[in-house]
Parts: sequence; C-alpha cells; structure tokens
Amino acid sequence: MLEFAVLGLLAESPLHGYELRKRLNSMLGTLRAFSYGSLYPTLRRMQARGWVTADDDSGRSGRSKVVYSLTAEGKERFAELLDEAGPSAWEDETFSVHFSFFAQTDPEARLRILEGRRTRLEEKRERFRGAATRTRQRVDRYTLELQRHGLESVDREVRWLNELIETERAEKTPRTTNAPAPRAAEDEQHSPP
Amino acid sequence: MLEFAVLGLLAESPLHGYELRKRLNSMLGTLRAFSYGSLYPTLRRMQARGWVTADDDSGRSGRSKVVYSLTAEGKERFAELLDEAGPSAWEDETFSVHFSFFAQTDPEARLRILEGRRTRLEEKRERFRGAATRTRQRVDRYTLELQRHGLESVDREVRWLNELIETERAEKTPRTTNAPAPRAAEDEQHSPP
DNA sequence: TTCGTCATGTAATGGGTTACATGATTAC
DNA sequence: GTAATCATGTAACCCATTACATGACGAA
Repeated sequence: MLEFAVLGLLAESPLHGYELRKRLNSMLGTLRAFSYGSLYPTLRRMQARGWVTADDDSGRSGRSKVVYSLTAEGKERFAELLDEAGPSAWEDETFSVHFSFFAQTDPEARLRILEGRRTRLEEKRERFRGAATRTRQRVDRYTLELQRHGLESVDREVRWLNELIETERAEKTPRTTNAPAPRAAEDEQHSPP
Repeated sequence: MLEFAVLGLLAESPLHGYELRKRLNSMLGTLRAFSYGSLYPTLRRMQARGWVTADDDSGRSGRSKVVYSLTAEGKERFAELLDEAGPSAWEDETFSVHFSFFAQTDPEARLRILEGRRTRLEEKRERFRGAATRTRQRVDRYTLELQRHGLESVDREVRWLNELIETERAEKTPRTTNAPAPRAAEDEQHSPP
C-alpha cells in the first residue's frame, strides 16, 4: 500500500522523503497519515529491489537531502500494479490509493475497480443486513444508531460510485457509436435511480 | 481495541469464541471483521491477566466449547476503559467501540467522547483544507474528487455528532433547571445550523 | 454423503506505529 | 536566541491478518 503510493508519487517526479510524506498524507485526504517509521524503511526496501534510486542532493546548501527517483523497473512495477485491479483494489484504503492514480490508469481498469468496489460494498451491506435481522438481538439504541450511520455511509459511497461509473461509461461512448453495448443488462443490477 | 470490545461483550454475558466473533463483527457494523487469529490469542492473554475465565462447556454434547466469562478484575478493567475517554477514544475505530458501549457509559463520559471526536474531526478537516490550499498543486480531477468526497464524509460525521451531542445535552437538562449552564459559549463554536 | 456452518486453534508474516535520536534552516 | 518546521533515520513494539490444521454437527 505504502509502496504502491510511493511508486505513484515518484512516477510524477523525484522527491525526497519529507516531501514524499506530505504529499502522501494530503493525497489520501483525511484517511491516513503515514509516519517516517514506515516510509524510510519502505524506501530502503524499494531501493534494494531496484525500483528507486537514492541520490544525495546536497547541492547548494550543506543540508542533507536524499532524492528518490523511479528506475525503469520501478515504472514497470507501478504500471503492473495500476493494471491489476484485483480484489485487493476494492479494499478501503487500497481503493483510495488506486483512485488517486486514476488519471494514469487505463479506462477499462478504472471501470473494473469502481465496479469491483461497488460490488464489494453491496456484499458487505447485504451480509450485514442479513446478520442484523437473523440474530434479532435486543440491541440498545446506541449500537443501533451506530449501525444505522454505518449503513448510511455505505449507501452514500455506493451512490457516489454509481455516479462515477456513469461518468466513466459516458466518456467511453460519447453518444454516437452503434457498438454492441456489451452486457448492458448489468447496468440495472445496481441501485436503480 | 479487540480487548476492549471483548471485555464489553463479555460484560453482558459469557460467550464462547465463535459467538464472540460474530457479535464483534455485527457490533462494529461494516467497519471491521476480526479474525480468529487475533481473537483467540487475545482471549488467552486476557485469561493470563486474570480478566476472564475459560470454562469448558461440553455439557450435553461432546462438542468442545469454551465459554469465557469476565472476572471481577475484568469488570473493573472494563469500567476503567469506559471512563477513560482520552484521546485514544476519538480515533476512528476506537471511537466506534466506545460508542457501542455508550449504554453502559457514564453520561459525562459520553459527552466528552462525542465532543472529543468532533474536535478531532474538525482539526483534521482544517489541517487538510490548509494543506490543500497552501500547496496549490495541479491535482487531477480524480484526486480532487477523492478529496472532495473525503471532506464531505467528515462534514457528514460532524453533523451527526452535533445531533448526538444535542440529544445528550437535552437529556441531561430535561427543560426545567436554572443551572448555571457552564461554558455555554462553547456551544456556538461548532457548525451552527 | 456432502455441504454449510459451528467450533477451536497455531505459525508465519505483515504492515504499520510510537518514541527516540539528531541536527540544519528559516522566520520572528 | 528561540521556536517552528525541514530533514533523516532507528529500535522496539503492536495488533492484526492469512493460511493452515482439525474436526463435529445438522440439514438436504
């Protein structure tokens, strides 16, 4: 995860650790704050694997600054991860990182990830609703309220994903096209408006 | 965290591991799913510390079932944690667990936790907004959209907390009372309706 | 008889945090 | 001169996951 994010940021431009961390944390908005204790060891590991190079940039000032850049292998690895779009990409935080790099992601992969995420959330919701009704426990109002709020959050994200998916699809087919509209039925499986 | 949750569930009634896990996961709604790999070792640790006892309940059937119950120390420890309401209680997941046990929590502690959580979210939001405006990076629309959605989520939770806090306060002072209304000014610090 | 789910656990590993240690540079 | 923030790192620890191993019970 950290690794993936670092690859993505370095793919844009070389950076040193401190700056990298700031970007990392602003990139993921409110949901994460990596510490140096994980960042620097990660950079080392990546260096050992040949994904990044560490160049000492003590150019003008005597201040030590280590600038990390992606190697060719690093870029390759990043491209690989971008395209994976597998189950790991639907998880909360991994999804966010993937989403951050959507501008660099293949449109097909984007759709796969968005849809995968949506399906995952819907499964989660159903599993939860099921459990809640089966085991009709006498839960107090606080627990109930927490669950209600949780479900509402999930619903909200699903709606958000629906909009994004629509947008993505619209861009893929900019209104002309007599293309065979593959698997069009799937469109109706999810939360009809 | 797991420990705290386990203490709380066992405070209601003795349970065996399997059932405990189910309750745990339904309690936390959509946001967590503990595995046995963490549950059982935790139960062992708690047993070693004298917080729970493990009784073999192979009563009617030969099927092995280990029923865990809270000891007096366990109850004490739980009460302690309930009352802590410190900074750790404002963190995402810890907050959820605390909230789940609000029915058993002192009204004052409830308010402290809700307000602490709100302040924490507001700080997070401000820090983030600040960072976003200071470093005016040319971020692509996806990154922007992710951030927008993130901020909206935070706003939504703050509004939710506001309602909960209002309710808590209203219940504390059921309309009579000429009490000195301590620090009433603070009420206006947060997101006016 | 086979499938789902109940039931208990372990070993290896992962992916991070906290706290610490150090020091240069910039702004007031 | 002093506080904030830039800048790099390490060591100890924590809390959990994944994958594995095992097996009984009930329902179809």
